[in-house]
Parts: sequence; structure tokens; C-alpha cells
Amino acid sequence: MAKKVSLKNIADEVGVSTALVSYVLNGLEKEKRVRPEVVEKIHAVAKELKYKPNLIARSLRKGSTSTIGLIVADISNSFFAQLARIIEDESAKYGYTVIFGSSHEDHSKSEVLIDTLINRQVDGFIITPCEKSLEQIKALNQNGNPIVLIDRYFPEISLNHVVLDNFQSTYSAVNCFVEKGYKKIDMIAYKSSLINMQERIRGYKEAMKDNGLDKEISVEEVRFHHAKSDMEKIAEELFNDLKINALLFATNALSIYGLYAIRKYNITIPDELAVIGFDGHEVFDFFQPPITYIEQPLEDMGKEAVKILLDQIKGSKKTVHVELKHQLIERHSC
Amino acid sequence: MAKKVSLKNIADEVGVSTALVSYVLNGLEKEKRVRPEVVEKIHAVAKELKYKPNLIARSLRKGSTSTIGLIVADISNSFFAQLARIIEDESAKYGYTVIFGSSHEDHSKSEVLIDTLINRQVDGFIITPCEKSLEQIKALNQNGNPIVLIDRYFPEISLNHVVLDNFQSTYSAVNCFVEKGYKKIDMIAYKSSLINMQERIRGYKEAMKDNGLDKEISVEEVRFHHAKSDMEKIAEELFNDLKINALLFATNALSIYGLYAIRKYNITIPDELAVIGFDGHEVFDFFQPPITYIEQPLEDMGKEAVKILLDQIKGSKKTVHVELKHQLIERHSC
DNA sequence: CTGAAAGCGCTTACAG
DNA sequence: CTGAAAGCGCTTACAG
Repeated sequence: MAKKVSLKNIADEVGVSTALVSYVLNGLEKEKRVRPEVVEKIHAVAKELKYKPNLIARSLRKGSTSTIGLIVADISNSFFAQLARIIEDESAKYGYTVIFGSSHEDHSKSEVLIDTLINRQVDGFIITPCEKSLEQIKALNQNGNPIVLIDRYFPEISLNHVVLDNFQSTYSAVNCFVEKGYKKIDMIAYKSSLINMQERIRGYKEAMKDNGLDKEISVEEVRFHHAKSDMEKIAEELFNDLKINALLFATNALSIYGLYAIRKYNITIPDELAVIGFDGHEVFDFFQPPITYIEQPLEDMGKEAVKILLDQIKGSKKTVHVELKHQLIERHSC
Repeated sequence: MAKKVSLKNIADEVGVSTALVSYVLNGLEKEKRVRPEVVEKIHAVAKELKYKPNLIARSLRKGSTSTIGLIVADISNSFFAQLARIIEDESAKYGYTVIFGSSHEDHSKSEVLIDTLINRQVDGFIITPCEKSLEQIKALNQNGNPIVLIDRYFPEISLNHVVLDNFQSTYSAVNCFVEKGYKKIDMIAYKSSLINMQERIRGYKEAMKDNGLDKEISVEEVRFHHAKSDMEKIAEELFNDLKINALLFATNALSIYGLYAIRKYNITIPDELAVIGFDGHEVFDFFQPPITYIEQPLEDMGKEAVKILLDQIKGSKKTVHVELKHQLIERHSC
């Protein structure tokens, strides 16, 4: 094991103090008016010794770590995986490193993750908050930690957030159904009090009402941790004796589960049942026919979140709420 | 901003030294025979002040960070996203946190990532090495950093690794084709010198030879950074005038690209063309017919990698090579 | 132009 | 049983 090279080693080698080495290696040679030949010597020796700064030491001294804590619901879900990649790439551009964890929509897991990230002194948080995590987030905020919520937020507190225009997204999906003549439109959503789900449901309901379809409103709720079995039960009710002719899904995972069921029951799309999915997925492309879906602008979402967070870390006091526009990608399932 | 609570605050409050507080909070009260009433008092005050240890300070002092650096090729690829989730979950069980990054199969990006992770003093690395990264990895190893390579490794150096039985996986896929009567079997692989790809290709070739099909051996190579256009070109050659009757894909991404092309050219599976994919993907389930594929034991792969790495971090000197068994999931595309 | 020194928040060998 | 003190590797206000 080659022992680590420290500032002191360079200082000794060059014959100056660690202070000077620190200045030079941090580009403060002009400001501190260090002699050019010393500057050169320091750079040369640093290179020769393959000096790597110890960011842990710097962090302790500076009180900041150039690290972002990212908590998503589940990194193995493609929506979050893509978001994580964008956030990681974007953060790297500004010299920030990402530490991540998945809450699995469980508030105790989320609390453990937040604690871990605090202990690791991350400079800020990007969080997809789960149910019952309001108090944790509130406490985190009150302790002065920069936070950006993503995908969802809590109306009870005013924190930075970046979310989809959830209400509009399902509202326009319903309109798309109605324009094509579908009226018996059901929605499959997660059983969740979170704002993103509630807004998607509200968008569906309002659109139904505005189209005079109050009587047809029906939302099937799936529990996150029992998605498979709940979906099977719903499929049995819904598909055994088909009384609806259109189905709107509230997330990509729900869409996939639903499509498995639709195939199992041999339902023809869109003749027997029109369908609109959420988020986009390769499966939507391969399904016969390709599935129409509500697309989220992932790239913008990730970049905005990082931008806002870095502003906060730099001291900005203003609270920013960003609502990004969905796009309805029309294919042949509706 | 509530100011951070340190050991000193607790020590002052209780009226003891920081040393004692540190002992108690680290469970050394027995060993150090601290008086029970003091132990109790310290715990009480720590709780009251909501003390959170500063892991940065501890890391600097201890010279270890309880942090694992994870470098995958691309976190937005479901294979790596699932692996990342397993590695994260498994590491958390042992009190380790994961810092990750995607190399995008680019050795300069990989080098930057490794430097960042070294600067952050991670205790060890789990890496999916990309082409031309041998020297980086070698240097990393020579500097005494614990490393586990995953998915691929370098035959030139003996490092810990956890990989699939790549040779066997494609060998048995070819046999599966042959058993069903297919003989004109092509393979689509990445143009890569990496061992995983080379072994998958070798498995294909050897199996072809062993079945007396030397003449039919043909491997189409796709460049990672030009996958889409390369695949289109290959599809044109292969599918315009179909001269083969079976196709083996070397990764999940290649499988998906290939299936897009197969659909575009309206090729019937398995009548016109039999297909075997890699890694598994929801698309394989939805394709008509469902796609037969080579499955990797992701759970084992992630867990093994973490286990081996933690052993190394704890000082184990032995080098471990793990080769996990693939499973051929038979559906109806072959 | 440059250096000595303090200090970030811990852990731990040592002394009593 | 307990505390004073050193030290991890940096940064930076201060003094000259």
C-alpha cells in the first residue's frame, strides 16, 4: 500500500509551508502573490508525488462536502434510474458527487437514509418524499439543510420542488379518450395521499366532470407494496366482464402491471379497451398496438432540481416551485 | 440554521471529557468501565440535544469512511440499475454508504470518477471496468485500494471479480437453437475487447464448431456509442433478405435494439427467425412470442461483490474469483 | 511574498 | 474509572 501523499510532503520537498502549497494548489497564487518559481516548483512536485487532495480533510475544515444526497423511491425503477443518471451527470459538472439511496416508499427507510446522509454531511438533498415523511422533511428543513423535492411535494410546507403538471397530464389524457369517443373511462392509481397521485386523480375526475361523465368516474387503487396481487384482483373485476372501454394508468409500473393483465385476459387494444400509460417504457413501444402515454421531461426535471439545489447551497433564500409540462405521446392504443 | 451539536457540547453539558462521551456513544462503556450513571446521563443528553455524529470528522481521524465507490457502465440501463439497488441495500446492512457514477463505457470518464472517489477516500471500489481502463485499475490496485470487478475483469491482472459464466451462457444458447433444428445462427455482439463480450462470442463460436456448424459462424459487431445506427445497418443486411434462421444477442440493450429492428422488418418469430436475448427485460415478456433469454443471477452477483469487498476492506489478502451460473429461461422465441 | 498556528470534530494511546 | 492531549489533512485569518 503506497502511503498517501499530503500537503506536508509537498511542502517539505519544496521547502515551504503547507499554507503556501494549499494556496497554489487552489489557484490562489495571484491573490497571494506567490513567487512564480515557487508556484512552478509546487506544481511539479505535486505532480511527481501524484498528490491527491484528501477531500475528507478539506470538508471537515470548510464545513461543506460538495456532496449531494439523493433519495429516490426505487433506483431499479427506470423512471428513477434515468433521473438519477441525469442528476449525477449534472452534479458532476459542478464538482458535486452524489450519494444515493432508495426509500422503497417506506418512511422508516427514508428516515434512516436521511440520518445517514446528515451524518455524512451532505451539502443538500434531492428527495422524492414518501408518505408519512412530512415530519422528517420538515425537521430537515428547519435544521437549515437545503432541500429540493422532486416528483412530489407537501402542500403543508413551502419547500423547493420540481414536479410534473400532474393535474393537467391526466386531464388531457381523459380529453384524448373523449375526443376519440371513449366514455367509460376508468383510472388505475396507487393508493396514496401524496400530491402527485392526488393531482393525477383529480385531473382525471375533473376532466370526466367537464365532459359530463360524472357517472363514469371510477378510480381503482393499488397498494404499492401489494401491487401485483391488487392488480390481479382489479383485473379480474374489470376484465372478466368488460364494462369499461378506456383505462388510464397513473405511473409506469402500474402501466406495466396493467398491460400484463390485459394480455392475460386477451383484451384487444384499442377495440375493446383504449389505454393511456404513464412515463414511457420500452414495453409501450412493443405492445401491439404501441401504447399512447404521458411523458415526463426527465432531463429538465433532473437539471432543474440540481440547479435549484446548488443555488440554495450557495445561499439563495428564495423558494422555487417548478412545474414542468407533460407531453402526450400519441400512438395507437387510444 | 440550528447549529450542529458536537461531542464537546455533550461533554460540557454532562461535565465530563469528550473522550468519555466518545467511548459511551461508541458502546465502549463496558471496556472502559464508565460509571453507569454517567453512561445514562450521556445517552440522555445526546438524545436531548439530538446529537448526530459527524462522520467526516470520524473518517478523517480513523482513516476510513465506511463508503463504497461504485462505478457502473450506465445507471440508466436496467441491468446496472438493479445491480446498484442490490449493492446499495446490501452495503447498508453493514453500515456502508454507496457513492456511484456511470462511466458510459468511456475510460476518461472512468478515470475522472476513480479520482473523485479516491479524493473522497472511499474504502473500496466495485467497478464495471470499461475498455482501456486496465492501467487505471492496475494503478488503483497497486496503491492498495480494495477492488472488486463486476460483470467483467482483466485476465492480465489477478483481481477479485464476480462475473457470469459467459462462455457457458452463449454455448448453451447455441445448443438450444441446434436442438430445435436451427442451424444458420448469427450472433449480434458489441465490438469490444472486454472479456465478458469475448467469452460470450467464444461460447457461441465453440458451440457452433462442436455442432459442426463452423461454416455458419458469423458475429455482427455493434459499436457501443453508435449502437442505434450500427444496428440499423446490420438489420438491413440481415433482414432484407433473410439468410439466417436464428439470432443470439449478447446483452439486453442489443436485444432491445434488435427486437425493434425485427418488428420493423415484420419478421415472424420463431418461424422465420428464432431469437435468444440476454439479461431479461419486460420487453421480452411482451414480445409476441415471449423471448427466450439468458438470465444473470443479479441478486447473487451484487451480494457476492459486496461481501468480497468488505472482506478485503477488513484486511483479507486472498483474491477471489466468482463465476455465477446463468439460467436459460425458455419461452417461445426458440 | 511567506510562515506559524489555530481549528474543523472526532478517536485513542497514554497517564494517572 | 477519567481526562488531557495529540493528531487525522486540510484551510485561512493573522502577523510580519
